[in-house]
Amino acid sequence: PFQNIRKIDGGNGLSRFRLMMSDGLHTMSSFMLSTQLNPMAEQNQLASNCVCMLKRSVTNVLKDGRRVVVILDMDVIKSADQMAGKIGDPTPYVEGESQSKPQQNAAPAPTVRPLQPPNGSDGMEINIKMYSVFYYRYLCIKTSNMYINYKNIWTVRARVTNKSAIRTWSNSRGDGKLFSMELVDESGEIRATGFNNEVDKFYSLIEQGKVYYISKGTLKIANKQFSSLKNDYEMTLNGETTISPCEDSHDVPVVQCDFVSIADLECREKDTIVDVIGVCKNTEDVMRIMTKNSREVSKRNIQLMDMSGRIIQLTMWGSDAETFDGSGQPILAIKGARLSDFGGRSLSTLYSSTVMINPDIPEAYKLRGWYDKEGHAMDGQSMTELRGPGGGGGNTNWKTLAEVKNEHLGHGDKVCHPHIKIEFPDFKYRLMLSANIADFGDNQWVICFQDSAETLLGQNSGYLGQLKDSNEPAFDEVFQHANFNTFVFRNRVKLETYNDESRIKVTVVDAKPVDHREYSKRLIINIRKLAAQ
DNA sequence: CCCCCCCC
Repeated sequence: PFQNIRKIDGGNGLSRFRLMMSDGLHTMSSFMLSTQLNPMAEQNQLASNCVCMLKRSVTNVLKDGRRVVVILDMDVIKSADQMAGKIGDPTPYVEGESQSKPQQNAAPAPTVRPLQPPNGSDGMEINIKMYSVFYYRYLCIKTSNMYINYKNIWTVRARVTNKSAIRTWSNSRGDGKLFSMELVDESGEIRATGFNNEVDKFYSLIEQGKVYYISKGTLKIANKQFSSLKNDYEMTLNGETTISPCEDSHDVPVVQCDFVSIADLECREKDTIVDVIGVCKNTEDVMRIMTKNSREVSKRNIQLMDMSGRIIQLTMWGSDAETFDGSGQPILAIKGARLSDFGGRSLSTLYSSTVMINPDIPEAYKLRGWYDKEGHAMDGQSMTELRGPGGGGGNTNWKTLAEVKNEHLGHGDKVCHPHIKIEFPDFKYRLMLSANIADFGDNQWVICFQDSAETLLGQNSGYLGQLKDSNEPAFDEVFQHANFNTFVFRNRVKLETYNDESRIKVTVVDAKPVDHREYSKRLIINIRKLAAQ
């Protein structure tokens, strides 16, 4: 169909573009551009009278019978300056009035497939797609009445592509339990969360991979920090929500990924959540590690490579790590992995990540073909600089011992320390100690000099210096022994700015053993103060 | 109303 843009409206907060289109015979102004096509409008590709081809759209019927066509995919096939104004003399399209035979040379009218309202008892429910949900939101900005009419009157038919475990929380605002799931239909994706009663009601009903009709729920603005889903909203299941399985569901997409090439991860911001697909080029053994909260967890590192020829390390956790089998170098697609700056660039799965092994998607077949044909012979360049054993990053600067000598590595500006102890027999050892101290609420890195360092370590500097030279394990033992002892610290705090970054620097002025008598007195005074309030 | 996401 031809298109003729007449009008563009911006929504509130998120921009929504509304277009008037013409097929040469009629105009219709209720076309909505789906948000992923916003750049077309923002970059002025949609100038009046340009000709567009609608490749994918969904049509929804509002309660009052008006149609809204949501454009999901569209190409500009002739720009406005290639056109001599508008085509024909189109008149506004009125429902049921356009049964006249099509004119020659005129493109067919846009196909509209109204969705039939189900025979619901109250006649209130209509089937609409996700984008229409947002269209109602958009309307509510204009007229609150409409919002009241339309709110909670929607049904989505969507596939559950990811379902979380049930999690409990407890904080100052209360406690409870929740689960969340990710939903996909032909128009997009959205996250839905159920709390407490809704967990009991729906959790066991929902099966990952299956399709459901979900009616009524609360929509709210999504916090992008916690989700990679391409949607500005998310859904909360509420007391009004109904969920029922949909049996005939082959037409509902399986999963929607927006894969970022591994090479492009270089310039992405740390902590962003991305979808990545790659060949598992190398698999490390699973290992058990202890978290900072003294929880034991399994982890496994693998190296992923894609057609950019770059490799990145992915860390998987828990059962994903335990059950993963890297033999045969499978294709891995991860929806919602977190980009970290460890080792330069690396990836980690989250609780919310979907890990797909040899997924049945075109990108996976393409990658498999490429890898089997040529990729397997490539070394590849790693984005993750790995240290220590097991590292094998592609850009490790390998040297033989002879090369290190012959190339005079390290002979540049860096000066080796002279042998002070030979040259100055009467020297004194001084201490500079970096330590992490913690109270009940927080912790802080501090720097200690001679006296306070000796107090913390429980040894004088001269003895420690000798020990370092004569018995290194015993020297190390002193530092281990110093951990988890309690002192009263008097500190100096100063804001320091380095490379445009400000941080407080804390220097210990003195550290004393705890005088429990004094400390108890202070506690009693504090308790009295609190009791008097 | 959650938002924990681990280790080097």
